[in-house]
Amino acid sequence: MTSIKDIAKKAGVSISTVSYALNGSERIMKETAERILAIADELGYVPHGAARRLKKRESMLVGIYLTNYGGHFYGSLLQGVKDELNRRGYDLIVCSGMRSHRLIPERTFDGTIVLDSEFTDEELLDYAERGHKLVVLDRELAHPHINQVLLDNKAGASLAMEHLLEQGYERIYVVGGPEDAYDARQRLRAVRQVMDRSPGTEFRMIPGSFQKKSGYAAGKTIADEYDRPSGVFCLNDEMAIGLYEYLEEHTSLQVGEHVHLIGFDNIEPGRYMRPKLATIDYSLTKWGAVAAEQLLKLIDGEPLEPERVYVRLVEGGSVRPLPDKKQEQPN
Amino acid sequence: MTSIKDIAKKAGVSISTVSYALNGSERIMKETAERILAIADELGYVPHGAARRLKKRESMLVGIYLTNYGGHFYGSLLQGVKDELNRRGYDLIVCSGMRSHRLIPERTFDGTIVLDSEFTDEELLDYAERGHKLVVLDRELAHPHINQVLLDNKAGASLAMEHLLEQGYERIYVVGGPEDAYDARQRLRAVRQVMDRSPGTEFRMIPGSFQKKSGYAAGKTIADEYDRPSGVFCLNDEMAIGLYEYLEEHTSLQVGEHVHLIGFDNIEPGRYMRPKLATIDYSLTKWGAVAAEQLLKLIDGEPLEPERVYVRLVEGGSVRPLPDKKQEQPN
DNA sequence: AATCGTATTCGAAACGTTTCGATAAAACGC
DNA sequence: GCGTTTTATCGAAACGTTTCGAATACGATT
Repeated sequence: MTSIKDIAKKAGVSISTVSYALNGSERIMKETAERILAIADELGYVPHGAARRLKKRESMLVGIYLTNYGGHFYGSLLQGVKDELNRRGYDLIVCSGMRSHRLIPERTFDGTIVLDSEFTDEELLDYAERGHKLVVLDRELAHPHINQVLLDNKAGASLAMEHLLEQGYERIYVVGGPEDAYDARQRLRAVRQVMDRSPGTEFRMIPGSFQKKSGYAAGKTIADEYDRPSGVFCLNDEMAIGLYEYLEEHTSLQVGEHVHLIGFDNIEPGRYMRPKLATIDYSLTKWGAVAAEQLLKLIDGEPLEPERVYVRLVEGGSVRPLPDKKQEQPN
Repeated sequence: MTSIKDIAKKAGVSISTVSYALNGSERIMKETAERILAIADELGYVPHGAARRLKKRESMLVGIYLTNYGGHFYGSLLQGVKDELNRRGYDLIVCSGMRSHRLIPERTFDGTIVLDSEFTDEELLDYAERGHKLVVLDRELAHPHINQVLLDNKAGASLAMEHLLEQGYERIYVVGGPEDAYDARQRLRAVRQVMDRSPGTEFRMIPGSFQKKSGYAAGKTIADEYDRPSGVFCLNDEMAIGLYEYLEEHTSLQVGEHVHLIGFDNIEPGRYMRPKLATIDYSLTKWGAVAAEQLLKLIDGEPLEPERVYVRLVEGGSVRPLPDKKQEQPN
């Protein structure tokens, strides 16, 4: 491979001169610089990343960790992060899995975004303690090197519950999420608050894991004890889709008719469901962009202002008013 | 940050001894090694990635480039690649966008998998010429440092077309893909072959871009000239879903009744469409695993056997026989 | 006691950059 | 034509590792 030395030899100058020329320093004469650039080009020179990173102690690389690559979740989030980073000269690197955690303490990135429950809080605090800059999207963590950009889970869950309540069902099911997941806990807390102030309605909790199959299982539970139209709030869309699938495959219950279903996340497949899945939407792209922005501030040592990402209700045919209630309360 | 030097000082040995100890060399005494390891641990030592890569001239990192992070396409592919790589001690790094192409000639990875039309053939050949090892998933490229793992696009497209033909429609639309995309060209070639040997049927080509919106536009074309039940083969599912959406939103034409739709890729949202989207399936996970395996062989300098990934038809309610034809040809 | 072999440790060079401080050469003021 | 400043280039050290060849120590062999 051609290195800076080869260029120096061919141009008859020292390697430091080449380095300055390559980096566009003012110190060296314009003509010399041009000659060097030309030779570098001719030789197809590209600097050795590791060497440069070792010396400069920065990589212009940002890592992002996700629990898994699957799901419909991540595409636009990543896009948001990447666009913002590129604008500032950084590149994004996507990682998944415990194995690759090592890249962080090995100082591969200048900073890291985490949306990955495989990290423990301790682990992240340890990296921060070593000086690594982090933005976390799935937990709250107090450390000068960590910032968080959190979704307004509580507002979203309240929105969803209230939407169901407005339709007038007598029973509402809530399909939960993993107990250790921050967003699940937040959503659930809001759910409980809404429950507490709505005494007339019967609420039932069904455990869930945020995965499609747990929604599927919840579908069975609900179908088995079905006796009248009910509302169902799945703490994410993935489970709502699983639930829909169960009803479709094994029962004659209609979503939007017998079972009124709302999810959370507004993932794409929900939009193709028929009837369309009601859900809570937030801009993943924006979430990503804000996360990137915060991380760059952290890297530059700028003061950080914690950020929050807002949510909104998206109605869909999967939740419809009870016909009789509609008559009773025409507004 | 704590380096090997700090350990050496604390342990009262030379840095080379520390290095050997850390790497588990036989050369050094067991007790010394243990003492060094303990100190390293106590100091929270993690080797500096860039330094190590510079010296060792290998990174144990594999890059994969995708055109974009979105779509439903990539999740299981990435999973397949990652699992296979991890098994062999490598880590996977996902990249997207021109900007990050630089990571390849900068020698960040030991090898790279490409499924990204933003690379030109020349660019890839240039990297190969520099000694970089590549596996390409979206083109054919002859070079000793490049291997390809190709999908059997032709077989898939034939399967799709024949499935439509068997149902007995008099007209079949084909929604195309980008002209410069290898897979689109392959699929189209097979389509043409099937057309040529099926003279009784009327075929119409509609241009497409592999993106949802072009399917949507094709939906309009088809609806505008609708006069009898027709088959439609969209060269990928994404477009098929767009087409479905158009019909749903703007017409009373029913998929599986008036318009008989088949796609290609078996992406997840197609499975939630109602009626379910008929499509061509292949194991993305396996495709990824094979690609990873081939790349590792390339890195190890093992002889490579070109690989191919097979496809199968997945039937769905979006394609149904014509009722009268069914009577005519009961088998 | 001199030699050898083996086991353990060490010193130094190297990987490919960047960058500080020095040097040499040219331009300036007087 | 002498000091002084400016401009362009260079040498060398450093970043944190790995690894080759050498050095040391020590017991065993003669």
